[in-house]
Amino acid sequence: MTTDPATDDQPPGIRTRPSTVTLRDVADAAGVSKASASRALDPRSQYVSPELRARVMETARRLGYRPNASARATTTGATAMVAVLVSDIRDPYNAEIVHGVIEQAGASGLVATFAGTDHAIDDEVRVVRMMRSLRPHAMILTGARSGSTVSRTSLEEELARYTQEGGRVVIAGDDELPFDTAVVPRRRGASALVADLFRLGYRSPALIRPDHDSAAAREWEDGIVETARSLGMRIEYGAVVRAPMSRDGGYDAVRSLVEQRHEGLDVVLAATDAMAIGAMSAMRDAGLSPGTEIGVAGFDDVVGTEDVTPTLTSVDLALARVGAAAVELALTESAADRRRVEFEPRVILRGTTPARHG
Amino acid sequence: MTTDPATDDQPPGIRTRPSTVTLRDVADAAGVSKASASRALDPRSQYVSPELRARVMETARRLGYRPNASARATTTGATAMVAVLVSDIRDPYNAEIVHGVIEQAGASGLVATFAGTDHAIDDEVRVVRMMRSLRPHAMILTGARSGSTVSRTSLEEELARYTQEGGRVVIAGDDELPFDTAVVPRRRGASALVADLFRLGYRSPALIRPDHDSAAAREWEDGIVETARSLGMRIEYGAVVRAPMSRDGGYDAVRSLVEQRHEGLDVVLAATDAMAIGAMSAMRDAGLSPGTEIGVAGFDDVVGTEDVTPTLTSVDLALARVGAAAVELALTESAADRRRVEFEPRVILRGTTPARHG
DNA sequence: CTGAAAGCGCTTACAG
DNA sequence: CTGAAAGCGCTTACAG
Repeated sequence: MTTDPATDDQPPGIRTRPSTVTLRDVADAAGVSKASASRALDPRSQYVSPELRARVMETARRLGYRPNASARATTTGATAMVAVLVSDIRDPYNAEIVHGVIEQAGASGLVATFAGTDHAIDDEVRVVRMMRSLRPHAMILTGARSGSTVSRTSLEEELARYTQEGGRVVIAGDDELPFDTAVVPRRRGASALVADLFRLGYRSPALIRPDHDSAAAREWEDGIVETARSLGMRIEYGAVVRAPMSRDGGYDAVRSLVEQRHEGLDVVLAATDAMAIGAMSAMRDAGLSPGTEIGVAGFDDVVGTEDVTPTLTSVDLALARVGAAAVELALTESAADRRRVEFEPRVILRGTTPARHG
Repeated sequence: MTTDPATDDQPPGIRTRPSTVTLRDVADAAGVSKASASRALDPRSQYVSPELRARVMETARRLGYRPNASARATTTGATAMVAVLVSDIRDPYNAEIVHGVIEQAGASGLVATFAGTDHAIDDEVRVVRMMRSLRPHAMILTGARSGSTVSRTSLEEELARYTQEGGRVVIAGDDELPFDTAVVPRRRGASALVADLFRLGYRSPALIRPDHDSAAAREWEDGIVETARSLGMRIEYGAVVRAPMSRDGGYDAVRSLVEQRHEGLDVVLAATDAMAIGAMSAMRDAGLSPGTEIGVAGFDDVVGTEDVTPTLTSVDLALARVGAAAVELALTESAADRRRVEFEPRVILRGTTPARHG
């Protein structure tokens, strides 16, 4: 049992990944120093002879060299990465924002990293902690969050730690946390919707709002109610129903509205498209024909608004642009003041809200 | 203009991020060596006195220390990261798979990184190149891809480079590329659907399939056709319509079927739920009542199958589990042979396919 | 059980 | 314009 002396020569050291080509390899193959190779491969580097640069680039290409992002990050201290916290990617609302983030990140040469967060703040704290290890250039927080005040405090602490390290925090969504934010124009969208409906002749809305108390729900409701009031529209007592934020929630909400037998109610506004679609089903089941007998409008315009009959009026919140804007906020220098970007929402009037007589 | 001698002492070196706490800081604050601090923080490390470990952990907590993942990756050569390539996250089909990936990655202590790929192989090649820099533990490819043979070859080359570096490639979706794959059970699902419909009394199906030639579309069609034939069902000439993979595609397909006036057609099968929902609309517009007069079934069960009237029969492909399984394949040792995981799809019979007389 | 030292793959002043 | 050297923040044999 003797050891083969030939293998004894190999330095022990850490085992690296099998046959990864490194800068060293490229430099050797091109017959230059590592320093020169590094400069030749950096497009921003000035002092490289064209000849040397060409040779190194060609060698790198031939060997299939890809710089090690981790090594680069540990020397420069910077990562070309944004970390995105999403509650549930299956929610088309989130998916739309995330799509904007991915596109814009790609266009800006950044990698987007994701982690799920279960909607709960405690979970977000955990994820922020984990993500901090990656030293991302920025963290983008998406979606609604719910949790106790103490949870909220520890989230803010954890984010503060991150910003002290030089990280940037950007919110894509509701205007809840004290950071630069790309705002989803909910309030403005709700307001514009009501104004348009008024113009079409609607006068007495009922509201179906989510039964949890999120900033998003509040903004939607506020936008509706304020504009309705200012236009002299009547919101009857009991015409604001709380329900789970789902198709079935919308369905049940309309059933309870029907039982109450409101006088003169002419349009039902739901906080999401899914709820509105459920509401339409309930109307049909109650013998009411959505659109002709009573107006219906959803919100967000991400679910199948075109797939129901009649097609559903909704509000396009430009969510992909919100996601893209969040990335841009992360990339541009942060001002002393908190920044806020908001796009114009677009009301899309469809079959469920025909013009009203009179 | 004299330089302040006091500042002259500072080592020039690279500027690191403002006030990040490093292992060095923790070690100093705890009065131990970096080596000991490192070991104390590594739960798998054996030879640490409980006393020292406790002290270091407490210090780390107090300072808000988070290990630098890049530095760790450059020393160990391994990253706790999976890179996911998705074509379009807004597609609920993809979102469902990605959801499974994120969940399972989180549970396994991995970070999931995403990049979008525009469906085109050329773009995938670009993204794989970019992602290689991150040295992720694995790359997970999702969704359909289209492109020339030469594009496909360069994709395979780029992936080969990656595997030579020790990376793992896993496919979540269609059985197209020669790597470990978590299969979306399309063919099996299509087959089970037809069998169930046969049992309900349906005998003469029409097919609406996507007008592009993807592996997914092919598998669906093959599953349908084979099973139908083997059961003695009749698929009429011209009863297979190609259409864009969208609601409107489904709508138009049914119009053309109606024009052809097929005899005895008793059920329309669409390759996606969205197409099926469009098909239902077209039936109504043609004076046919979906469900009662003619059966309809979608596929995937991710869009609003419950939101139409009658509710839409579809097939649940367990997509989140497919995503999770892809992560698991990435984590377990790869066998010599290519591995393949496939779950049982679930046919969900709803209102659009009532039992047929006789 | 603990510490000093070497090394991971890069980048960037600093001298030529 | 180019190369030798130092340094980024870690981890892990190697000696005590």
